[in-house]
Amino acid sequence: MSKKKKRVTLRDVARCAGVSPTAVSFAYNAPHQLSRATRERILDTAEELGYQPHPVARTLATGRTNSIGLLVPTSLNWMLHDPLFTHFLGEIGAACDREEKRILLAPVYRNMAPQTLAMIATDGFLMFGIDRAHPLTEALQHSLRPIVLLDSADSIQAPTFNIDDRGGAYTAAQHLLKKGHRQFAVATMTPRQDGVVTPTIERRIEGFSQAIADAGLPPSAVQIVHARGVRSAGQQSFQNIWQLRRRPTAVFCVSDVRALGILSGARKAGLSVPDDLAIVGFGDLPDASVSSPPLTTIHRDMNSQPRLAIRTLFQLINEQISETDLASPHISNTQLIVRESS
Amino acid sequence: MSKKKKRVTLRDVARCAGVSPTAVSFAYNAPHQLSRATRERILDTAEELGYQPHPVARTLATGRTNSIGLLVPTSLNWMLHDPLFTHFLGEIGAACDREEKRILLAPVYRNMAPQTLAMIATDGFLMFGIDRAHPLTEALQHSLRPIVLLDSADSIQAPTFNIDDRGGAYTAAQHLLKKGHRQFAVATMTPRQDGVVTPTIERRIEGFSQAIADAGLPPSAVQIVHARGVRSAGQQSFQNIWQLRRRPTAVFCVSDVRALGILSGARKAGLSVPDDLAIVGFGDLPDASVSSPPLTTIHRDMNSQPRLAIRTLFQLINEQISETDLASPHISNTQLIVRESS
DNA sequence: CTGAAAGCGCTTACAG
DNA sequence: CTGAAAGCGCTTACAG
Repeated sequence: MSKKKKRVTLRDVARCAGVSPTAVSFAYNAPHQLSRATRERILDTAEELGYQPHPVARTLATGRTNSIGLLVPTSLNWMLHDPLFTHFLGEIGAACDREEKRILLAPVYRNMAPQTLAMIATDGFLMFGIDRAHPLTEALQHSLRPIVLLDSADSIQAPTFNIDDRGGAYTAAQHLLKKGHRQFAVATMTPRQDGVVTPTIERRIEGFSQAIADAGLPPSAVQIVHARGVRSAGQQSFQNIWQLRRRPTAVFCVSDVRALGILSGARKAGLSVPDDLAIVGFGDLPDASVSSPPLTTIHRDMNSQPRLAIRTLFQLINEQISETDLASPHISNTQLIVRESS
Repeated sequence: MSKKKKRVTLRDVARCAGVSPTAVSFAYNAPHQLSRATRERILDTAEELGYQPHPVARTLATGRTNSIGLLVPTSLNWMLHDPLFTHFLGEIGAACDREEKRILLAPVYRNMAPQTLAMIATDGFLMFGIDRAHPLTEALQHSLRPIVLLDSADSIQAPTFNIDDRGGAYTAAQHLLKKGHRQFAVATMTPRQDGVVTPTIERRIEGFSQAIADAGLPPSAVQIVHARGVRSAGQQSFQNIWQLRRRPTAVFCVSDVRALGILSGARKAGLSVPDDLAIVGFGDLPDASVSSPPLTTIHRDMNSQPRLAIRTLFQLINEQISETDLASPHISNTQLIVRESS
């Protein structure tokens, strides 16, 4: 009940059991080093005294926290609305369960002091969506602990697991070109004040635009349309697209949630998709295949990337591999899935 | 780059700067205790050497980890599909942001050794949905750190924040009785092997059944219908209900997600809701108001409960209040929201 | 304003 | 099989 009572230490147990502190430690960490009798006597007195090993002291002595830090680029609240993030979190959770590691969630806002990273007690870090302009990128390099990046800038000096955003978007454009489209919108999120955009989104837009350029069309063939919300902003996003002076016949969305929002916006406005407006998403979320009409999109394997990343992090922590083995980013394939929205 | 280089310690900085370790510590933790010149010299050498304070050592010395443990009763993956949990997680995240605390996620499976709890380095714990039969309940009492419970058994000796599950369900039953219904189904999750059920669900079923009994109806007026999935199992759940020998005219669902699943199952089967089957949910998720027809449900404030719980935990950690101030569970009100599904 | 010293509670070679 | 001793890297009265 009372949490004020003094903590029982290993030393207390040793004294009561009439053994050395070493023996008590062995009872937990190297049981076979002790005679059965001694071990049991120790464990019994420990239980009797209500001894609980102090995890922090153990960590200081061993150098292991048995936790990894999951650094998220914005508030947790915001991240939890991103189906990709929650999926990744679930995958990472499963991997940590198996390894008996814990996940420490830490948002890293842009205005946070770089040394904050050093104050987080974990064996390593997994970081989601960090761009090359992020104030933390430098701190990352100086970190004494391994860091693995997911969906981040490909120019950062750290093991990185990305997907082929450029190639996927390029394929999406080719698909639409082949269907005869010549005037496009790209639906994306409103960039931050400083003009920075999620690295994945940046690459997708680049890839799409590149394909259009490679097809010999002028830059004006692609109009970028911003919107604030994601899920909620479907109606508004659609309107913004539909009211463009040069009205596009096809829209490429930087994510499936955005595409689904615009799809429903378009249908509420009485349009026929894809006849009036073709829509292509990115990500191939489960919802993408059950919308009406089902969404043409760029498929990515949602499992292999986070699994690979977390496994790599564990290997780095255990020093089974070294960072120099991972100099260039690992890039997972993407694949065009043609459904009925295009 | 190389993470193998020896760690720079506070002692190293002290030596290089020609001061005592105390002074270096002060430079970070009590800057005004140092002359400006000394402080700056220390900070400069620290930066030059690439010194990073060791968070674990600091924790051992101060007794503060600046993190709280969020103990989840099943796999993270499973929890992330529960909109209530993700919402709570977002709220808790926001509170932790403000206090500069981190969240450590730790699933506590039923088969886990009780001492595992002691091995998790946090300043306190927040625990979600723990039932009185949970093997951890005893370990919770012996914990040296504060623990706050959410949506848990009301018989556990720890500060608890629940909602009025019984009362809410009771009201739901009264509502249906008033509408003239006499034969009911209760749709709930399949209990575990050992018969244990989520505490909230248990209370909701009790409350509902109690109201039916108080109305003078026989126990046979309420038929419990189990289903495995939640979101996905709508169709199947509906079939199970519809195929009961004594077919109910109304179904009370222990959660909104379940209710929405059954609602869509019923409509796919060509039924009219509420004429053929009345449906009442529990929770009043955002989705409940936009289904067709909109769902009659029991409203709960999704924000106040987690906010109160986390604030209380912080107060316990800071010893601003004591556990004895929180002997009996805090119970938030619920409220019947009549929409068109009943 | 600054320093010497004890302490936080464990682990782990090392020696026997 | 068991113990004495040093060490993990910091903080914080205490004394000056």
